Amino acid sequence: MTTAKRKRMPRADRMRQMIEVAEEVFAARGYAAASMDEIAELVGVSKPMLYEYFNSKEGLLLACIRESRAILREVTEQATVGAATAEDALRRGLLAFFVFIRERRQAWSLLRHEMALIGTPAADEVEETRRQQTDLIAALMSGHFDSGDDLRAEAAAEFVVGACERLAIWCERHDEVSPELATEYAMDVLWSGLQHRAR
Amino acid sequence: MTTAKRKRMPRADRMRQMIEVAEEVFAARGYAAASMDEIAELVGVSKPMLYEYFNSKEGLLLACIRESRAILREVTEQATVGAATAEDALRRGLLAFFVFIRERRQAWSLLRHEMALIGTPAADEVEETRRQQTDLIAALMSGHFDSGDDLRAEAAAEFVVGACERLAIWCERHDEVSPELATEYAMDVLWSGLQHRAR
DNA sequence: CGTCCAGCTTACTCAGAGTAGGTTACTACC
DNA sequence: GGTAGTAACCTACTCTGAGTAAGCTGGACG
Repeated sequence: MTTAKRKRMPRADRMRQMIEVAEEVFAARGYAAASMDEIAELVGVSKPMLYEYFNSKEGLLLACIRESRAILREVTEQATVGAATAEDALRRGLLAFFVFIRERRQAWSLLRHEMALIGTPAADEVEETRRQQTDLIAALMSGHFDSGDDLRAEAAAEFVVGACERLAIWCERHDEVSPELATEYAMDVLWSGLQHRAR
Repeated sequence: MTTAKRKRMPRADRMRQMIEVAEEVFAARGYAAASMDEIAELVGVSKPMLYEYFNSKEGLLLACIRESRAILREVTEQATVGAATAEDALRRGLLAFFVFIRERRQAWSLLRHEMALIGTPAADEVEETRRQQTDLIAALMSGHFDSGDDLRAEAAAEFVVGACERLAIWCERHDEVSPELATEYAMDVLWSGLQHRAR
């Protein structure tokens, strides 16, 4: 710990610091087990400050989630620029995602915990951050695919996101599966379909 | 309400009744917002009884989840018996799933809430109930497909389950999407792959 | 007609989310 | 330098809800 005396800090800076600490605690303990008192103490500030800036525990988690989602979105988006073919774009996006979940464990852990907010007032906002992801996929696909109608395109995007998130959770239990292999698995089903493997 | 005086009841019966009530409350309020006091009162019994039989709030939710997962598993398994081709088996299974989530809203809602247990001691057991589902899919697929290796087959099963669950959540926001249409969408991607839609 | 015990209850403890109201250090302007 | 204003901060609570200790009771079975 820094022997530097805890100083006052402008709102924006303090918020960033709080989010940083909260990300660690939520990721380590899980949403339910994390306590606002502990987060406040680690920040070096008293509990009411957290409430001043984030209103509630949910609000704090939501802020963390937004952060992580933004990074994920950025990463996957960047990965697909300059892809020539649809297949290439898909593969690059998938690889970026599977690399993300391996390198940025903490951020990914947080995104898994977003589910803990289902059924709470913050659920709508969580869905909103999630929609950023599906919208990105949908936009990508509409650039490269003839999806039929819009509804079908939306459904396909949800489908892809759900599949990848689940596969990512599975990867956590299988360290031997590299991001490249995971991408391979995903591409195999997504691109070629199951048809070509039917007996 | 029945004017019949609350009587004592054998353990097994009381447990069933508790699970029934808990399912309703968890589905209606969400896991976090549901209170053990309320569930106890609706059952017509005092709170320590719930702890006597289920040990904790998590334990009670887990019991409910097991129940719902068992039904879902049963339904999808039954749907696929007697399917001649791989394509037929897949389609039947998917349809059964999408019908389930529409008809048994409460059970489905519960399964969505299982995510609330991530990061808690019960998380492992939740994963276990989930594995029942992926194992079923994996078994089905290994009967109809040449999956390459076992790891790939497992991955594919996780992939399918994740995709369908996410699509199901999406369907909740789109009443106009019938189970048949959802199945159509899912089959389109899963069976044919995205390749045939690339520009 | 006692005795045993499964099913049940009342009446607590305790942790942790959220809040009311006051205090202090930095800033700006004279 | 002094002092007014305010953003950052704190102490000391309340209150809800999970989980528990310890004892009561009705009916089955000798």
